[in-house]
Amino acid sequence: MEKKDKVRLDSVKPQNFIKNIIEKDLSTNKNDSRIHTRFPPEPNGYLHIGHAKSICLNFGLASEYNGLCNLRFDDTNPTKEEVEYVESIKSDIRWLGFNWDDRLFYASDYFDKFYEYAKQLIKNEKAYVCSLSTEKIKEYRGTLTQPGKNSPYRLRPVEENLELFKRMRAGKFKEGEHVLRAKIDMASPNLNMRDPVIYRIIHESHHRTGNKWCIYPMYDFAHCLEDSIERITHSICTLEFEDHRPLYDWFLEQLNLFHPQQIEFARLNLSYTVLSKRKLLELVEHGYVTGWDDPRMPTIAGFKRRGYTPESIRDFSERIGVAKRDSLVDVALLEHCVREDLNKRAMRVMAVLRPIRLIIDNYPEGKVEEIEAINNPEDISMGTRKIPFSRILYIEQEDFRENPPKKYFRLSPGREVRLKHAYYIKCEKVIKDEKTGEVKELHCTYDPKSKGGGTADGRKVRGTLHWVSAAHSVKAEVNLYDRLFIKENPVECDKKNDFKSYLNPKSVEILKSCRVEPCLANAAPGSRFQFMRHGYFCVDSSNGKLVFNCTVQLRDTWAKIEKSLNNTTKS
RNA sequence: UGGGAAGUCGUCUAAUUGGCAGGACAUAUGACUCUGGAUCAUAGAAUUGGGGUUCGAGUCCCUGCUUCCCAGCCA
Repeated sequence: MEKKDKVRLDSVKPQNFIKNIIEKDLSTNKNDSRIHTRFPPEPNGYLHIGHAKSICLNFGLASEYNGLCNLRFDDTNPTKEEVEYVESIKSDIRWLGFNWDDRLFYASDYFDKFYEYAKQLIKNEKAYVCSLSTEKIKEYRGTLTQPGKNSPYRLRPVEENLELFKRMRAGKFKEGEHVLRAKIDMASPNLNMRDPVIYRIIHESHHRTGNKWCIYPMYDFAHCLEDSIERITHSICTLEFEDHRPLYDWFLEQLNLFHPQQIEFARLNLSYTVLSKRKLLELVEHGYVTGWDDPRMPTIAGFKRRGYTPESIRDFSERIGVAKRDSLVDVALLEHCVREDLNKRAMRVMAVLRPIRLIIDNYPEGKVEEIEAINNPEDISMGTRKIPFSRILYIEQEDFRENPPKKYFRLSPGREVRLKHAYYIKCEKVIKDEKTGEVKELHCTYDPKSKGGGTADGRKVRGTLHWVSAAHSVKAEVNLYDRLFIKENPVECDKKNDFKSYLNPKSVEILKSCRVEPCLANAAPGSRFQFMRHGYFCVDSSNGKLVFNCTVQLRDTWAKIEKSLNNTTKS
């Protein structure tokens, strides 16, 4: 019976098609039951949450099946790649919590080998130097429905190809004069098989090999070789490479090399977000955001600065699963993951974002009490702290309504509420600006017998407000963020409207006159807190000023109630 | 219109490979609460259409429909 239950539990464990492949391979002892994956970014931009999915998948699979995962920079195109990106990618992967030990590789490490393999293809009459122009190559390739035609250079003798290829490498030609092509089938219905270019001339310095090379291998030729050289068993990539798999397999067969299995999965799409390096670069370059690490960016660096934890991103990657169908994941799931994580770990503090003065008329002037507050009700081991309480306080503007709507149980004239951890107060008088009518100040009385937040007579109050003592609180700046795009799928109507036309004009709100508890005065950059009744906030690293970035707001039930209230009164 | 791939609750994803369509998020309702947070409980909600095989089909077969990818000397 016990065994039966266990079997059922195992079968309930979420699976995905890649794990199924791996487990089948393990059961047949393929590759001596070795599991070896790799994460192969091109260092031409910053990593985003889509890469995080791939990183978690590849490193996760390796650790789950006692295998290894390599970090490999696919640096075959010096025109787009930079050391800055290499460094940021390494740091982002480490931040996510993964470790490649000594298995850091570069495609450029293998340039000599690639060159030898290319010569071998030439010798086997499986590759030739083509001297057609870019335009002509395109023309000869044919179209989706029409087959291509053979290049006039296709029958060049081996010796001539070898000589030309050698001179290409020696820098004897200008860019575009010649390319090396695989000799496959110009009539293939798969365009990738119509004699693809495998080497091109680029006279540009490479961030690692300098000026040693002026010919560079194309992705299709290089990638399968990189995988093979590193004895990768499962080469996991995204769906758009499905059409490239026959080519991947072709090179390895022609060269009779160790043959990893390429497996494709659907890349991540997130609602209200764009996840393409090109588009993200556009946002950065045109100043729509402040940089790659702008807290609104879906980059790892952006999430980090926004206050997301690596744990929450890994949890998210696990929960979205892996499949082959195109999907658009609800960003609410990501927000759920970070709330769930931070709920357990973040210290609770009080911060008043939009302050209004509140004076307790019957509280002695000059008196200051130290009020004890629990740091995290979800984790008692986080202890308690003392908060100063005095006659003049700040509370949140939205916590007072002169004419409260139904179901509003915060402060209003004549009503009693609780100040968190402190006393019951009752609103006695509202001071307004004579000209504008704006509420300037609230005068209240407190019940000295309610200290700690309860009374002996057992009377209940519905509202509990957060507060700070005016004289003791610390000034801070707070950045509130909303989604960067107003459209669920900003790339959907790309043809008609540029994705940038869906940018949310109110994606950031900067609040400059916030007041926070004194214990936050020296909060370390990167540290995370829950501002009670608001959300989770992270200290931004900035010069001297105390700045908090909002990671995610708390779920706001009252906002929902109020919204539905408004809707019903309108209709 | 050639080739490749994919269609399961609103969203993402499972289904021991032909045997009770499950989970999470989201939504709604209620309980509880010194955070309108958290927590707990409950509810609604799906196999792309049409045939077929079968005792039995999300799964196999036929046929339609829809979506995505491919014509870089990018990856």
